[in-house]
Amino acid sequence: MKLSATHQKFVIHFGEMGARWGMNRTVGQIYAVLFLSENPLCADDLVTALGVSRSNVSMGLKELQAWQLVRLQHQANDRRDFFSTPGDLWEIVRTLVDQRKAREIDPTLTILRELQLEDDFESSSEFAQERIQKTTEMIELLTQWYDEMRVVDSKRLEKLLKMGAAAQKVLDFKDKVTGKGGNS
Amino acid sequence: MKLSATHQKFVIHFGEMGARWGMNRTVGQIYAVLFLSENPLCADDLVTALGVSRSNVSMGLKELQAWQLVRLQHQANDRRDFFSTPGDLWEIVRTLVDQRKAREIDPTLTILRELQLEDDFESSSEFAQERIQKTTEMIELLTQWYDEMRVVDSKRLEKLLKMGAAAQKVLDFKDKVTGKGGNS
DNA sequence: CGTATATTTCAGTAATTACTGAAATTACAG
DNA sequence: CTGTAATTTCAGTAATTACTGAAATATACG
Repeated sequence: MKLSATHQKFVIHFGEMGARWGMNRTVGQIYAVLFLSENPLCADDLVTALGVSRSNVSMGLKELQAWQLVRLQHQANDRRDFFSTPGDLWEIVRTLVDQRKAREIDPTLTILRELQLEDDFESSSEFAQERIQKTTEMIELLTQWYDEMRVVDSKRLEKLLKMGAAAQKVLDFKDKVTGKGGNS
Repeated sequence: MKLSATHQKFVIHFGEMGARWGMNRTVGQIYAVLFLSENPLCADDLVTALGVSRSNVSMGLKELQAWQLVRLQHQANDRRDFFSTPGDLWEIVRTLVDQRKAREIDPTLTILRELQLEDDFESSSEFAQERIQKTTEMIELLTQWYDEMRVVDSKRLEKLLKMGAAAQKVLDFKDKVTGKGGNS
């Protein structure tokens, strides 16, 4: 489990990125090593690949499992735990977005809704009330959109993304026909 | 600048969220106070609202300016700096995504492209090479899509989001007509 | 200029987060 | 059961990040 120069750079970069994504450097690096490995790896493989303590790897793997970003599996006649990442990149993105949504967006939506139900909400300024309400609506719209998109299968999702601009042209056309102005 | 109970909760929540988004608690809280305020506020308003040091507010505001999330402006006969947040929520989301893209996605794309150009790239496993290449392609597709979407004005963007599922139906229809299978 | 007010910088410290090694626990083969 | 290998837990420590107060710098006005 010695890493090539390419591997090294990839791993270091994802370590830095992992730190920005609510994990930490080691977690990001563990993920990067698993991501580039064709075969599932065990904890000691990661210890030698990254040069961190066994316990650190253990905690990192636990966190990656909590994020559902790695899969635990076993091999015949071996009682060690082996880990791998999904092969479908879109599945990975979906998991990442799901998790961040669950950790950041959903709690925010909960708080915003609670605020609006509380007695003293009315005693806030009109301005603040409206901002809170509009923010709630926007987040609801975005999450609804995402909930629709997340069930689209990978091939089709790629098509939809490529359609991006084309979809807007449908609206342009509809506006023209119905006589509604193009710009708000 | 004393905050109501609703304000308090909102501010505390965005402090916690700010910490997850590469800022820190104080930065998130400063932003939350500005976001709910109808009028621009000066640094000392934020000091009293949040009970943190003047220098902390100064640093927080500087970071928010680096993120382009707040706007500095002046008032007549007052040489203090006043700050406010944009009124259009979609503009705020756009700024947030732009910034995170610039800080996370773009550098990642740069690294991935560099890796593929380097001499020893070929000496990585076929598997790793392909993963790196596919990852690059996916990120490119996503950023292209976003680049198209980010210039759509707010009203229209809402329409497009609501279209989400409808857009897929266009593909369903096309597949049916052209005889291509629905699932990949 | 000089003075008053506003803002920034920065060294020191506080608080938080990450990591390690040793001990405890779990899982299983004999 | 007993012994061995694998994993987890956790208290202590290292490293990082956030915050403060004091000093320095900048800005505007007479």
